[in-house]
Amino acid sequence: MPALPSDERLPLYQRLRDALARHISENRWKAGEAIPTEAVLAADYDLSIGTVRKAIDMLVSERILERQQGRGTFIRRAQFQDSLFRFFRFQTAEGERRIPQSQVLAVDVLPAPAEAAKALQLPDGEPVIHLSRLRLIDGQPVLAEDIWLPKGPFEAILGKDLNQEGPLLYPLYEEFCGQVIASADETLTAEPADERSAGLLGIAAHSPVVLIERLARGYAGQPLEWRRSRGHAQHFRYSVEIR
Amino acid sequence: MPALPSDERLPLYQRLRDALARHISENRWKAGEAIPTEAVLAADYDLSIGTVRKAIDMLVSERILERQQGRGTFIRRAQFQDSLFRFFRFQTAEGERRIPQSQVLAVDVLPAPAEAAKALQLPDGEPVIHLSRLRLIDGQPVLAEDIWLPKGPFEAILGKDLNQEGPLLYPLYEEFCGQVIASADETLTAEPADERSAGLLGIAAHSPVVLIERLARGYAGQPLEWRRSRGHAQHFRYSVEIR
DNA sequence: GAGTGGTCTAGACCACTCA
DNA sequence: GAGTGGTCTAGACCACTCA
Repeated sequence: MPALPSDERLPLYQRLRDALARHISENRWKAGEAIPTEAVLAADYDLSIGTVRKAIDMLVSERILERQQGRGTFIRRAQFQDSLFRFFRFQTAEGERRIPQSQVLAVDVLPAPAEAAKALQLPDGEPVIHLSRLRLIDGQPVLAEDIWLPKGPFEAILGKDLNQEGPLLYPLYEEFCGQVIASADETLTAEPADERSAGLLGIAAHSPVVLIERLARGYAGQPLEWRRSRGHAQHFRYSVEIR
Repeated sequence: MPALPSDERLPLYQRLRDALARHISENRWKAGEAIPTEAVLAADYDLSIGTVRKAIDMLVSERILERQQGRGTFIRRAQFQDSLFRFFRFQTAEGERRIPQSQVLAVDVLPAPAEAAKALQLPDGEPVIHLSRLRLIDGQPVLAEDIWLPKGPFEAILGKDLNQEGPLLYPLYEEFCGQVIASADETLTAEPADERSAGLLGIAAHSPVVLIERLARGYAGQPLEWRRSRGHAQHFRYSVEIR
């Protein structure tokens, strides 16, 4: 019978949740697999079923686990279909939400610029990975992106040819680096296009662009990616639901 | 002992949640007041405490109720402090989130224009209340707003002098009309300013503005307000958290 | 029919609030 | 100290899945 680690003053369901979350993040069970049944967990940890259910409820509401009545409780696969649009709010002028193609222009390692260091909560000048990337719809550029990642956790993507992969980075972060994006803060502003962005987007310099700054975080709230996307204001459309 | 109405095939906690939600929406208990204790509800409805807690859990996660250990469970006050920024994502250029002043320019009743009718799910030409409103910071116009409301539920605001009230409409909807805004969908686009907006905002015609279209809904998801806000792109800043 | 999660009970005891 | 919500137990029975 494994003992629950972690602070004894916390409720048992919280401690069980933490223990299960750690097992999952250490890949004790793989995505798509079932975890042990509620009855087995209750017996193993010497808890009542109700307490086990409460711990699992938490992980389900965090979208880490998924229940299927009669079958079991499963590690949630970072589902392409599901997560696809969760972080994608930029639409075509017609309101369509097609995933734009991705073209990675450059990958380099450099000392973190001040703004990136601040966003990622790194010491100034700490090495970061910088991606320059273009998003296209029907071959037309719609977004020019600069992406900064802390080098340590994301080192594994340096060896990959990102243009051989799908158009979304977050599944790659998970597959290659074991880093899961759980939430993000975005701020939108408008500015005149600088020459580099104008060139990439194929628009006149100084014409208005929308700038989307995104800080993406992991399950523990730690900053994992800082991103700046610029798109032509004319073709800009962004949707959000406020609850 | 009141019987639970609603479909017998639903779980008891779901039916109790629905019954409590109905009481709240019918103002059986007022905002800020405590509902009966869990033990009393369990006795009244002849349920176990666990089932009552599960129903209350649902309403808490819907932000309709609020628990305070040792004190009771309270109807969530549409808290000025809390809700103030919940629907307010437009910031000053400096990222400040001051509530802009409100200046209502016109209130009229007219047949719903096609777009407003569609958004509010009303038959074409149904009478609606239209507000034209300017938002200012330090006396400078920052947003020009057009607001459409279904006439029936909002008739009570027609008699009020809205410029004698606070700068936020949602508390007034609640106070005067008993209509509570629970969620909203927003879509942002950019466009050149038409002459009316340019005049209101004090900017050159055809200079770029950001257009925010908002559909606000009640607890049951029914559309309650459709709003179009235009602001100068240069001073535009919008923040959102994605979960 | 064996095994899974889903609902529900009838409590006990604890932490916190407030007069 | 009385009253509140918070945690936890040890089940029973149900609905669903799957061989």
